[in-house]
Amino acid sequence: MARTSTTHDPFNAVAEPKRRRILETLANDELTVTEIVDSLDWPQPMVSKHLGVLKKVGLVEERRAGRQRIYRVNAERLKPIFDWVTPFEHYWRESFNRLDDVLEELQKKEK
Amino acid sequence: MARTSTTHDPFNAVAEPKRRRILETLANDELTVTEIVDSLDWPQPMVSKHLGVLKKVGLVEERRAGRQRIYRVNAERLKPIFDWVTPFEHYWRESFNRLDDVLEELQKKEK
DNA sequence: ACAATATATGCCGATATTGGCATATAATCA
DNA sequence: TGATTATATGCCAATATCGGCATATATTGT
Repeated sequence: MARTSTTHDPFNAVAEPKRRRILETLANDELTVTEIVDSLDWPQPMVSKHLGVLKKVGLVEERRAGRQRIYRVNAERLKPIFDWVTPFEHYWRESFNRLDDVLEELQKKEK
Repeated sequence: MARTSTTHDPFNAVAEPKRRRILETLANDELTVTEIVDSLDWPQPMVSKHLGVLKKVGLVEERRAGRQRIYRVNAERLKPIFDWVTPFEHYWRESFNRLDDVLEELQKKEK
């Protein structure tokens, strides 16, 4: 057998750097395919294909306006990733705090 | 050309559900390969291979003890994922808050 | 030295993925 | 209707991935 899961869930969709880049580009405004192409300077079919994956996963939504398609990010679909990674946050946050404590202590001693 | 990036960065490593599962298993304790195998009930080579990927990416670290290898999670390597996804958090959180506001308002009116 | 335990590796087959190019489809305009 | 613009699709080649099985390596114990 081969790979179990494919590009059909948010984790996989976002594993591809170019798709992350597209989502970043869409974070503020909704944009036309051509606007994304111009902004990123990638071949149009490449952008369309990645948008297709993102749409299938639900990370972007598409609105039609004449012959244009306007894409916007659907950030709620990123929540599973946020929810998965957040429980690990305390690991680096704690060590950060510990470092802060050490630094604080050093400053006190200097005085 | 083919796929650009492989299983050499945290995003890709974590895109595979089985690897997420391993990281969850290691979240609390450091564990032996055999302990992971027993806990997940997966074939041992499968576990070792996924651990290999996680180790290459730096998401786990390995300590030797006799003929055993004890793995522990290195959660700081998850920080890039956290940092990437966090800026999108306000999207779903805002709508949540808006809902809260509405509910709060409704309760006030009831009084 | 030999057996047993713990773990990693190598090879294979099946398949998914990505980029590139050409082309199809759809919508607007002259 | 025919041309032009906007976007999606199809096909191909190259390659990476995953699981499964057998096997190698390393360490310990007898």
